[in-house]
Parts: sequence; C-alpha cells; structure tokens
Amino acid sequence: MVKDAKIIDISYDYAPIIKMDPTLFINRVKYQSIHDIERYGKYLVFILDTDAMIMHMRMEGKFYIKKINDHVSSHEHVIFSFSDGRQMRYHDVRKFGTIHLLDKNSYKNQYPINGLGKEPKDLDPLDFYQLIHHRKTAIKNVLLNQHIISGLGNIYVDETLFLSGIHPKRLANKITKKEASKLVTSAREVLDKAIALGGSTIRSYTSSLGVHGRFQNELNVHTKFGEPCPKCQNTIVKMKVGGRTSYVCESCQK
DNA sequence: AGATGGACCCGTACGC
DNA sequence: TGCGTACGGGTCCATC
Repeated sequence: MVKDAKIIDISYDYAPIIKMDPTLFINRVKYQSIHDIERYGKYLVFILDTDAMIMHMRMEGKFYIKKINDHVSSHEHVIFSFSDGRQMRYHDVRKFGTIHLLDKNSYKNQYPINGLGKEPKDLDPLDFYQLIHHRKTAIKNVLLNQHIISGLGNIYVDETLFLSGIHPKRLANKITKKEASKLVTSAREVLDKAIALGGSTIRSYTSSLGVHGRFQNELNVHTKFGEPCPKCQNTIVKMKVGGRTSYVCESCQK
C-alpha cells in the first residue's frame, strides 16, 4: 500500500527511463506524497501533491515494495524512498519503461495520456466501427493502435481476432458493423479473463509480487505455431502483420 | 494517410 | 564449454 506514502528521496541508475532532466525530476517529486493511483490504458498514473507521475512499464516493468536495507537488484532502475523506511523500486530488465511528470491539473490533456483511445469496456461497438471504417490498414494494426482503442497488446490482439473469426490482415475498411461489434466484445472477454488470471507469463512477465500469470494456459492461437486450432484442428500458422509476430488459424479467421 | 523499418534493451534459446 | 546471433515486447520517429 503506497497510498499516502511520502517520497523523501529518489535515486536512479539509468536516466533514459525518466523523460525529463533527472535532477529536475527528483527536485520536483521529492517531498510529495502519493494520493492516488490511476490507470489509462497501459499507463499508470501516481497522483502526487501537485504533479502526476505517469508510468509506462512496457512488457515487464514492475514495482516492488522493499525495505531500505534490502538487496538492490541490478534491474531496479528508479528507487523512491518513503518517509516510513520503505522503498518503491521500479524494476525493468529491458529498461524500456518510461516516466513522465506533469502538472496534476492538466496531465489528461497532455502527452502521453491525451491521445489515448477508449478501452474496450468503455468503447461503444458502433463508435469503434465509425473510428475504423475509413482506415485502409490491417485490422491488427488498428487494434494495436492505442490512439484508437487502448489496452490491447500483441498477445491479446491475436486472441481477440481469433475469438472474432477475423484474419489479422483484413483491411479495417472491410470490417462490417457486426464484425466491429464482435471485435469489441471479444476484446472485453479476452482482457477480463486475462486480468482474472493474473496476465500471461510467456517470456518473463510476472506481477509486481513475482507471481506468474495463468492466462498463457488459456491462449487459443498466440505462440501456438504448428499446433492444431482448438476450434477446427487446422494447423495454426505464424506470420508478420505490421511488423508484429502474429498467430492465426486461417480456417477460422477470414 | 499509411506502410515500413530502425531504434531502444537484454535474457533466452538456439546453432555451431 | 563457450561463443555468436536472432528474437520479441510497446512506442516513437524518420522516411518513403
């Protein structure tokens, strides 16, 4: 529980994660308290006294709460020390995560939060159709575009497309209203189930508590190259779509 | 407007 | 055993 924790110091060993001058960042965050934590798509937002600290943890970033004397892992890149002796440590093997600091009164209107699309659970299926029906790119690119619909990554897009019976290379402007609706409801289903099972541990992802997810056991197509489709037994194929590895049952997905 | 490819990073899984 | 290399994840950016 970090709510109401007061940050009295910050250290880092890898500056590029902090998307501003690190000294400025430290001076601004120091002595502010964490009042709330919000989430927008894949971004986590710590609401402080006057600022909003906006985190993106990419694929495997996570926060650990430890004691000040606990061993510091070489993958812990930003350490927030609290007044109560605990530390909140940002752990990121790939160093891909980002931290932005913005005024808490206006961060929603600024990059990186301002351009985000709605999440599947908040997106009206007909609105989704309106957003995509003029787009000439592959439907998979649309589903991965956080400015159109937020919250889906590569794994969950593959699963959403499978449940919808739609091929990742289908052009967005060829998607019918009925199919657009199916995509939104499938995306909700995929995310709800993945969240309930603690996410997908495919490479090295674990939760902040080091717990492995279990959704990888429920995957229908993603990573299933060469295996039979759970619906029709056709062999699942692997291909690139928009530069991203994609797994498809070409018998079920048209 | 859209597609493409590179950049960022490094543990893992390979091939030799 | 040890080395080299490809890969992938999310996002931005330059270029076509």
